[in-house]
Amino acid sequence: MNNIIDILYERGFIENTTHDKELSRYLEDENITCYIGFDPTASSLHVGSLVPLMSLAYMQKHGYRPIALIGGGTGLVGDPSGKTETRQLLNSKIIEENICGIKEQISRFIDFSEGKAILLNNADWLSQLGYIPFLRDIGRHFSVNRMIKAESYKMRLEAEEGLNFIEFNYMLLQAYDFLKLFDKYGCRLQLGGSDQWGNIVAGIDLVRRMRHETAFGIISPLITTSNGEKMGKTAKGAVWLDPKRTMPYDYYQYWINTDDRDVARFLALFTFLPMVEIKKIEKLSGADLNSAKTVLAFEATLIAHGDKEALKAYHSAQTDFGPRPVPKEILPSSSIPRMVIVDLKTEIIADSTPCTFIDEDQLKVGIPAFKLFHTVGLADTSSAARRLIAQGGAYLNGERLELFDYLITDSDINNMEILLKAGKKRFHKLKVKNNN
RNA sequence: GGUGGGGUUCCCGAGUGGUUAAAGGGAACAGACUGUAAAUCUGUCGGCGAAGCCUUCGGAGGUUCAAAUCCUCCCCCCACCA
Repeated sequence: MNNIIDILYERGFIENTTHDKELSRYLEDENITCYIGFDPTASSLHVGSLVPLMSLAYMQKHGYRPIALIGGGTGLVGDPSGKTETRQLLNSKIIEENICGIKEQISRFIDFSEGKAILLNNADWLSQLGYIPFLRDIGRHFSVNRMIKAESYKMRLEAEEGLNFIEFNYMLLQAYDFLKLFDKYGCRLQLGGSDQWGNIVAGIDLVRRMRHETAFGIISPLITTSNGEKMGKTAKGAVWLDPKRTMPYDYYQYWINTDDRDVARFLALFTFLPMVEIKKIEKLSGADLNSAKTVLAFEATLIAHGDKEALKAYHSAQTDFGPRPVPKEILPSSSIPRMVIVDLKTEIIADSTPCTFIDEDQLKVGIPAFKLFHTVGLADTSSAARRLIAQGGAYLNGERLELFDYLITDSDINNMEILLKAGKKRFHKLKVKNNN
């Protein structure tokens, strides 16, 4: 089997490492523990955290023991690395809530059963620290001269907003984490995004100074789309891993809208499909890439939300946008269905198109179209709904609406449903509830 | 602590008494073209069931027929000095 380093390089996970040769040698050993930290700055991780999460998953797949470290302590401080603005200071209650959500999501990517991985919270040791002892034991190993030269702080030192003292301390805390994990778990390897370079190196230095031992770091590149945007940014904000925040249907749609130029790269990063197969689709271009996108969307949804949700999202996409069969020879390792499902029953069960239930009585009275588009969430305000309809972007059961106040009634019911569409790709189903 | 410069609609940024729901750009949305891609072109882009009305320019007061624009106090940010 290849060295894990080679695998991570090939898939695009590595931007830089410390001590290349020694690291490579070190990783030939079996019993290696590595860690990544996740700060609970929101109640859910989002697509931006996927790269570290996937790299940790790959480490585990190759027999290493990963530690997922939740930053319950560091989250109270706020990492300024690579940020142009000060983070809002979160209180511990919010942090606690956030931790709950994040733990669950991490376990979708990492298998914590039977001690195969470790989940820790740095609040367990950071919140007990005494200021003076910390300064004396840890703080004295840090040179402010050096710290202010760190790229991660530089941005902030040069930016309008400046850097306040609490944030400046962040690096010491993360370095201390590394030391702690080295002492307790023999963990010598930390992974992270490229913005973490400074923090990781600080930890490595601390281990060397205090324990006279070598520790290593690997950083992943910041993944941007070919459009030059950060990943996971949409009109509605971040694409979350929490299905309550971003429905699996939307998650799937996010991936299927991947830019042509990004498909192969994203398959390598965000799925577990073998590279040999991914290399083959690199040759595809134009519309032929679409089936590869379908697989990408399916696999990404599968990892984050499970096979049931992935299938549902896949089927919904077929019913909403039309069938898009994936040929056998495209990424054969994927478990995506290769046949178009025609079974109506399956379709109904499998549908996860956004939907709302509505009373039949309400429809008997009728609802003006713009109002309905607004309440259903296809337009933010009713003015926006009017605009949408006026511009010809609203569809009722596939037909373009001409009048903003067209009265939608029970005569528009089709198969106990009414299908609304805003623009080319935002669907919403009204399912009719019969009160009798 | 001192001095100077700032806080404008999602973001950047113009605007220093009325013609300003507020230039310009970006983002976003819709249409055309397409492959649920990209690029391009066109249109929209505070809210409200039309005219019209209501809310908005860091916050609170005030002057005025009229304020984002003038005055007072407060909050926050930045730069330089200490």
